[in-house]
Order: sequence, then structure tokens, then C-alpha cells
Amino acid sequence: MVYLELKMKESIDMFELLDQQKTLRTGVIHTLHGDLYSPFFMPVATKGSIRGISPNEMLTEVQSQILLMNTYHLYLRPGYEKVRKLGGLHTFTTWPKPILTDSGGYQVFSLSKIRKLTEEGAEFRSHIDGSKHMLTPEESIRTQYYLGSDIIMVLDECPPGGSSRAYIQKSLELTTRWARRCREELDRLCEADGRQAGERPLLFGIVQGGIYEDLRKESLAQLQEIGFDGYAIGGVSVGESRSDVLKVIQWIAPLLPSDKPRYLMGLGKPEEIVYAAFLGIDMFDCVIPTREARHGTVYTWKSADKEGDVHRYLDALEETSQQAKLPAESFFDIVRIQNEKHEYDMTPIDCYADWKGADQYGKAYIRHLFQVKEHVALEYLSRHNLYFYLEMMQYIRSYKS
RNA sequence: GUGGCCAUAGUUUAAUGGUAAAACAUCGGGUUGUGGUUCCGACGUUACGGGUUCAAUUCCCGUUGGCCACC
Repeated sequence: MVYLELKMKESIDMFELLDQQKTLRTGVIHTLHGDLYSPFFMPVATKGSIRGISPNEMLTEVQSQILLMNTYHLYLRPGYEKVRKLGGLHTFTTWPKPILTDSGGYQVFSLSKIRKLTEEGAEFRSHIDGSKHMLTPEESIRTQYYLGSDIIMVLDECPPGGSSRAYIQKSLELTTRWARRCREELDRLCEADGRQAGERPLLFGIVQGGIYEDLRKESLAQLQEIGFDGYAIGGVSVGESRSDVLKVIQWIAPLLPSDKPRYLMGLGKPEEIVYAAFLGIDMFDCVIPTREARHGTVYTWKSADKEGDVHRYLDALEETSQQAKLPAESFFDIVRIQNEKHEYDMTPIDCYADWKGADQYGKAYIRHLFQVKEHVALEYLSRHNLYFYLEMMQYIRSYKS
């Protein structure tokens, strides 16, 4: 009884709700490597680094609170045993703040050539050397645990957008069985290492169910029965229409436990993040700011009153989010650096950006560097988009209705 | 001066007596739990003038331009 009370208290303390404005909430998550103020965005450091930006710069300049790293990639290279010997990801990469790792499942499905899905796990061949591997729920958890992750994700199956209702139902049940095995494996590892509550990494479950409201609810109920430190919405924006994506978020976000962090996996565009944050999502990750930057697309502010623009967008969401729609007026613009109209334009990419170096180069020069494939241009644009995203999150957190 | 070879997209090259193809470049768009150089689309009066033919980028003659060899 005392133990149960202690356990309940612990799980409540791990996440604290600080404030709520309409359906938008701000909070703090306590992890083994410090506190995270939500809503926040997690830049994707696939193999232990954001492409072209050092961990030190992410810490001191970009000032990200957390990085996401990919278990699939780190499992294959350098492998978790090597990372463990080197002191874990934080020591290895010199990144001192929290790290969230994914389960590796998503990449097994999207990258590896041959795969076979069984009750036991996902069999796949490495995209690097073709070697055969078996990713089970237990192996995924062991890998994330020994990498030294602060927030561990369960292994799940993420069916593509067009999957049938019958398949999605079967799939989410498998995901639940895997989630239970993940829970048990992490508990076992922590107990073996004598870790008390509060000394353990957090484990998040993943709600599946595609575009079906009842299946989403069923998936969530099954996961809650097992019990997790946080709940993620998975299987979103994997091929469905934009309106379906918005609908799924609108349905499921309010149903996620309010005393636990809520994580929307893999999204999204700036307006989608503001939309989901308004509906009560706390955590985000997406490759868009860095991948689009490498392909020449950057997000820029519309006016000098950046914070006001984001807040007005949030105001407008009170109406539109009820119909699962986005407000008509945006708070940002898109610049494609390769466009010819920038050929003689010596003004900065974003005259309202105020990160160090944002006004250093004119568009004409960046465009030139981009066209001749100078890596420095890709890094500059990645840096710009990451600053944009993190600044946007800051304005979401400062919202008062 | 004589002989030979060549001329196709911005560039480098295909092809065929019957609506000209690719790569790269250029231009425009895409990218949502990252295979670092990605994906999709657009862009041509086949050097010029004549001839043969139902039909010529293709065959013939000439013009212009380029390359090679010889004197």
C-alpha cells in the first residue's frame, strides 16, 4: 500500500502541469538529465548528431532542451555495447541534456530491405551490410537502456496510411502485446541494476489505430491498462490526407491522460505543431526543419512581432480546431533558396530572425553556395530552421489567452 | 591549296526514311517516429539553303563553322 502510494506520487511528480490556457498546456517533465519545459520540439540527431551542427552548438547556440536519436541507426553502428563501454550516449556525444530514443521499429519498416513480422518481433536485414537481425521488444528496450536514453519508446508497428481497418486492428493489438513486453523488460533491467523509482528512464507507450476513432480509443485503453510514463500518438502522417491527420489529433489529444506527457510522433509542419500544441500535445519531433533545409526550403517570420503572430494564430485555433481545421492566416512564410528571384537579392533570408549570424549572408550568396553544393549552405539553412522551430515553441509556451 | 571527318537541348552524347532519347545544368514543385549527395515535373523549328521522297534529323548537292591529315 505504501509502495503503491509512493509509485503513484512518483508518476505524478515526473510530469507537472504548470499552466493551462484554453486547451493548451505548459508543463515540466523531470528526467535523469534535467527538466524539460513543454511544449517542446526535439531535433532529430539520427546517428548521434544533427547533420552539420555540433552537439555543443545545439547546446549553447540553438539551445535545444533535448535531442532525439535513432535506435535503428545506433544499434547497427556503433552498436549499443560499444556505446555502453564508452559511457553511454551522453558521455559519448558530449550532449549533457535529455535524450529521447525511438524504438527502431519505424526504420526497420522504412529502411531495411527484407523484413518479416512475427509475434516475436521484426526480422530485418541491415541497409548497410545486409546482415540479418531480429528486433524484438526486449532487444529494442535493452538497446535503448544501454545507450543511456532518458525517454524510451516502446517497439510498435506503424502501418502505412492506406492500410485496411482490419489490418490496423490486428496491428494495434500486436503493438499492445509488444508494449507489455517492453514494460516488463525495462522493469526487469531497472530492478537488476537496483534502480529506484526516480532513477529510471521513462517509458512511453504508442497509441495506434490509424484514422479510426474507436480503434484509437481502444489502443489507448489497452496501453493505459499496462501503464506508461507518457503516451505518444503514432501512425500519423504516414500517407493519410492532411484533414485526416488533423482529425486524428483532435480526437485523441484530449483523451490522453492529463497527468502524463503527450507526444505526437513525427510531426510536423510549423502550423501542425501549433495546432497540436493548442489541443494539448506536449512533445514533438520532425525531420522537416533539417531535411527541408538540406533541400533548400526554409521557414521565415512574417513580421517583427513574431510572438504576437504565433499568439494570434493560437487565438484563431480556438474556433478552427473544433472543426479540425487550420486558421486561414499563417504566421510564417516559406523561402525556397534555389528560386531565381533571389539571384540578385543581398538581403538576409529572414530579416526578423535574430540568431547570431542570421544576417551575415545575403540570399544571393546562400543561393550560390546551395547551387554549387557547398555543405556550409545546407548547415546554415538547417540552423535557420531549427532556430525558427525552437523560437516558435517558445512563443507557444508564452501564450496567455 | 588538296583530301577526309563532324555539326541533334545550355553542355556531353544517343537514335531512326514515318510524332528526337538520356545524363548533367537551368527553372518550378514535393518532402512529416531522417538510407547526408532526395523525389516529381518543365525546357528542342536535329547549323543554314536547296534537292530526292507520300514522308528527311536520317539520303544527295551547296553554304557556313569546327577538327584532322597532306602539300
